[in-house]
Amino acid sequence: MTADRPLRADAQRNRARILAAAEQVFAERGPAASTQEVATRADVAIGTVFRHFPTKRDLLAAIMKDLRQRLLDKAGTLLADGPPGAALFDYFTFLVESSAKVGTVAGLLAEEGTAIEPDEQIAAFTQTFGTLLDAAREAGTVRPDVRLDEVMALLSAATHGALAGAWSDDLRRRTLALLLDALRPRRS
Amino acid sequence: MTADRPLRADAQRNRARILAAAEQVFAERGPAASTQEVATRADVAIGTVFRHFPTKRDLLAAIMKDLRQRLLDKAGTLLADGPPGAALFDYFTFLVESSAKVGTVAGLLAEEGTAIEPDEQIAAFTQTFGTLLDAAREAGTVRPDVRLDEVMALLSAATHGALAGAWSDDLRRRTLALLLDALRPRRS
DNA sequence: AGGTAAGATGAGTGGCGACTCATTTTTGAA
DNA sequence: TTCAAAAATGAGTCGCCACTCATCTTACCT
Repeated sequence: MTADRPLRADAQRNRARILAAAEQVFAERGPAASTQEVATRADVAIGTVFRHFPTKRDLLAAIMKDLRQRLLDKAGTLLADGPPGAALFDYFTFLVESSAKVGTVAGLLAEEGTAIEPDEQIAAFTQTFGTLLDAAREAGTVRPDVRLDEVMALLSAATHGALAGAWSDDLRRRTLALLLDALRPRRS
Repeated sequence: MTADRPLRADAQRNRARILAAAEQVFAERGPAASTQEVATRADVAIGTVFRHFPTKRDLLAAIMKDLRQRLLDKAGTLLADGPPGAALFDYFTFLVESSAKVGTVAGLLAEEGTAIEPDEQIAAFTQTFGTLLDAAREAGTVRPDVRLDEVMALLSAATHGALAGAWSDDLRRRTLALLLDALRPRRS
């Protein structure tokens, strides 16, 4: 389809700067921040932003995609390292901590106000968690009756809560512990 | 201070209509909905809205206050009816279900984008939950080591999650069950 | 080096939304 | 019934923001 020739060097550079700036700005000021501010932060004229991302929505979508990809990649790392029984818990924790730092993450699973079209990446998230859940179930570290949609719902809740509530590190840790305990099998 | 004489009859009527309309509109369209739309829905000119609430922020604040009061009142009812050990769980559930229906509730504890000044009502919420938590602890229906701030954090999470995620009734019920289980003492 | 297409620039446009105010209508008290 | 104060009205102001486009600049190919 689009056999686009590669971008010119300066265009590539600018595209990257815009994405980086946008991620910062939106994380700080929320998705309502103006495109002008992104342009300024990226040290680029506003027209350039619109050349790369014809719509504000497109810009948001691009950031999200980037972010999701990074978070998705982390899953592989965690799965490779620790014992499979713990990976689910570790990844869950990792995602919640990320969302506490990077504001934008909130729109991870259900895309907040500036909704973006259903993405294959969110399917990938669900699938990843499916795998982690199965592994944990097999290792006996989760209750056998916990379902995937419940895990996703809890994740979404924890994520949004951590973001909106601005919990302290300590509170976040304790709350998360409590929450994850809900998934663990009860000691006979 | 403000020894305001009572509002004229038509003014009272309009104030009430505006509040009702605003609650609907903001629940449907989110806090970004225009004041004009509120006015139209209330069948009132836009100037009238601004006479009663000089600022959009004021209007939002008034709605929130109303809503919080209603939710706060419900606590008394629940506490009077059931056994004290269950009241905490019932109220928690009630609040989450409300937020699933009434969009605006999200800003209950931590006020979302359109932040409003620290309110005595949110202190009242915390206090209410403190009471419920103590009662439940005494009745042995919660783990003795669960702290109040953890309960509030979980509530905020569940509330925001239910709102943003648009969970089905079934999913909400199951997720809530899981979450509340986290608070219950483990069977020896 | 020179040419050209891709890209960058930023003043300008249009629309929308919060808020104002001169004017008209309504209320309630005398 | 009368009338002044209170309230309602809604066209208009102002500022902000997404998005455009005529013009200038730059990368890259020969």
